[in-house]
Amino acid sequence: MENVAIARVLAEIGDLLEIRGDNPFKVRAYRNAAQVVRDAGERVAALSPADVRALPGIGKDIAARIAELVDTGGSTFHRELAAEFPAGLLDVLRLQGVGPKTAALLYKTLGIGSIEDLTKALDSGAVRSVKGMGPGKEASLRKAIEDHQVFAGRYLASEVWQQAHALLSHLRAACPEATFDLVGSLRRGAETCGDLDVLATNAPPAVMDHFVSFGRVERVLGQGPTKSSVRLTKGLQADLRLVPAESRGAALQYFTGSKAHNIELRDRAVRLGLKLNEYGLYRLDDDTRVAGDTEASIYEALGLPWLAPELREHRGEFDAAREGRLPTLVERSDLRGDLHCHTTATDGKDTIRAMALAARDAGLAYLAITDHSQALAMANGLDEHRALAHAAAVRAMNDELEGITLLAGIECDIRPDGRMDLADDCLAQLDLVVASVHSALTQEPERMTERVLRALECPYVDVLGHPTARMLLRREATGLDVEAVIASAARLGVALEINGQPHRRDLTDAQARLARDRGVKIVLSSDAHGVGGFEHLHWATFTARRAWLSPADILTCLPLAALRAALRRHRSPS
DNA sequence: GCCGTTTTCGGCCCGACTGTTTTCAGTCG
Repeated sequence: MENVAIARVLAEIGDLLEIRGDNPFKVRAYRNAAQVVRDAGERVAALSPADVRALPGIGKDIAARIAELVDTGGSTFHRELAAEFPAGLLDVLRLQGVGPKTAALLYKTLGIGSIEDLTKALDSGAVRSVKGMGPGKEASLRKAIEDHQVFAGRYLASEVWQQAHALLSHLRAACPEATFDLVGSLRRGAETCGDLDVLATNAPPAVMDHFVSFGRVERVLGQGPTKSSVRLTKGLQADLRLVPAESRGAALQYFTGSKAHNIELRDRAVRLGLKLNEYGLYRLDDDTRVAGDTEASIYEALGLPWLAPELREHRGEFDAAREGRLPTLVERSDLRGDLHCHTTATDGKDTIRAMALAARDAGLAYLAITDHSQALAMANGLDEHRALAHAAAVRAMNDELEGITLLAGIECDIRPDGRMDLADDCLAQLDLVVASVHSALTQEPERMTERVLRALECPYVDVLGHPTARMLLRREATGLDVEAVIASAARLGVALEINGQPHRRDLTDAQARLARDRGVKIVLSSDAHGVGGFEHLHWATFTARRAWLSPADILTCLPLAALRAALRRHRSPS
């Protein structure tokens, strides 16, 4: 059983307990545990009972639930809870503005057990008859149902980034003296965002009017003097918070999250006799303000160094800070090269030369041209003959270029049986081989794992590209046993890619962190299919930082000569 | 249900906005 599947059951137990009106801290315990399991780099199902028990937030009871899940594929407790309520009630709970109290009230008074039931009850006027439900609540329920049908609820970070910058331009034009900061999951470099959070300081009260009058606002969800929410076109929710200038640091900290990080931080404040909110850090006894102008001042007052937003996921950053082993995180400017891009030879939009110049403009010193191999016929993939001719063209281009060096590589398909798509003697003549899976993605997990492990045995494979082949919000990862692949890559000296295409981000942060911990080198790649594609390296960098990676963990931070020597094909066999 | 440099019992983060309320509960982030 995969971590996401375990996490889903634990989270659902939390939801069901909440509807039942159980102890809210118990609810939180299950949700915490779900998050911890989801974020675990290793397969929790493969851990020993003691190791499961050692995960933070997982005690005796939840460890037993997990053990039952792993052993039997189900949970008695979960089944018993689920039997108390109609399955569709959880959908009702997830509607905007509906919490456990409302869901339970609707169920108990009107027998509403699904969104369909709720729609009928709204139409018949039954909802209005319930005490505590007025016309306003009725209207908000209708809107929530409408939204639920239209919007899946998560957005690719790159899309949110675009919306964010359009919004910031609008706000900055309206309030030039004010400061606006992007906060929330976008600042933490997450893969997807549920909403867009913006912080304003030094802004006049009218900033809220400017915010709700932004051209892309579809509906105003709420407007107050310090907090407003709107729904933008395409459904994305945006929130603006206004705080006094002296609270900017506190508010940055507070609204950047993550929630789990903040809870721990505030708990830490309380233990020190302090109170932390979005306005500052205060002494509990006399309300004296201790810090808040800057984020660093708050962390410092709590005995911590400033923590990069990407680390604020409550995945060990507090322990690491205490023990003085926080990583020096990689930055985009540390990247010296890119080992994965495409040209017009296959499905890229631009020529070898154009890609080279764009890479140089992006601050890179080397670029591997890695067009597709023949199996990807749709993309006009290269056979051995064309691959070698293309390599010759790439190498010839080096004579014309200054300031950047091209490597002649290939993104070679891993066939369904694990054989490479091109012959060994062809692969041997190239500077670099990225091996990737593009087809037969629905293979059984065992078969997929055998397939990739076999490919890694090919001595000319230097990098495994987008290892899990997932597409964010579109396609689940393959059933690949990532831990097995990491073990094999470590043994053979194959590097694993963090693909920076915004819908890939593959490996994930947790997987990349585990790979590094197991001695595998990481490559950050753009997988650019055009001159604009080198922007993807920003997303790869976000994932690497969320994986706690330093430049020393990343091959593409090496200068060219060292990079060449570090490739698997040039390493002495161990 | 979890957890402990003050704790193995008694805590568990904090504030803004909405709707239906005459002083607050529910929801959200």
